[in-house]
Amino acid sequence: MTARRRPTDAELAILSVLWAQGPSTVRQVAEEMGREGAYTTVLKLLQIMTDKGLVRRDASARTHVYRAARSERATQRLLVRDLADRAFGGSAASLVLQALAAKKASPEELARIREWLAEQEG
Amino acid sequence: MTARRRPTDAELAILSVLWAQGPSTVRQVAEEMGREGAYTTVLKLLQIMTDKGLVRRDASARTHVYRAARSERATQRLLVRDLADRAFGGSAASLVLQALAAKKASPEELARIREWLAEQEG
DNA sequence: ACAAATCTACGAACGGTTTCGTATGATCGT
DNA sequence: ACGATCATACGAAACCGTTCGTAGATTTGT
Repeated sequence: MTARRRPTDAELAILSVLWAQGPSTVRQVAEEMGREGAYTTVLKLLQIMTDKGLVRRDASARTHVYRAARSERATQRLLVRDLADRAFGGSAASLVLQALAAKKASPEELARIREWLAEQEG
Repeated sequence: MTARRRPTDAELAILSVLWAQGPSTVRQVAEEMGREGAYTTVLKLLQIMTDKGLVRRDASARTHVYRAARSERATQRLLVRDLADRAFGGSAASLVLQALAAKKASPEELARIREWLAEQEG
């Protein structure tokens, strides 16, 4: 196994809510997404995600509580690596340069990048 | 219009070949991808991509020649922005930091990043 | 106790992506 | 001229992601 695939768009949207809010019910997720009308859609998605192992479900109470199975950081890494593979010839550094070109960074971010540079030289 | 969607996985794989090799025939693309057996699949994809405007086709000769409609850089930017929106709360800088953590860079890439840093400080 | 509200489960439909088989026409080698 | 080869076109199947309707069970409020 461990043939880990990236989450789909809808799945990622749900994961974002779970990361931001912590363990949540279907209703809480749907509300936060502004999809109250699509309650069963969110439910179905969460059921599928449970099957896929993307979320874990606490079914001890009648109203189930879901939480993300993997951390936001780990998932972000997966996605970055995936994008690097698909569109940057496998080079995350090349992806970084492209992202840098597109954006001005805050002083704090600059500092972080400087730190990282120093580490790389060591 | 201009509701630009990101290329699908198969489309991106084909675009990668076109960017690397320049204008190519179906056969050249299929060979480079190691999909010689799936010739008509590649053909069909290229036809669809032509309809979508992802590639341009020179049909003046019997054997058509395809080229990417958008540059690799422009597409990479689109994809980075898309990923930033979907998984990094819209922050490209945050994506950068995550990418840095995931990967070691070549000396050349390090130099580029240093350059960029210098620019940001100026 | 009963009706309304709330929850999970699940099937089915829809749209988009990807693959492949086949039809048809042009070109090449002999 | 003719068969083999190579090209495009296109339909249809297989698959996946997403949405929604409905059923059935549980809880809540009166």
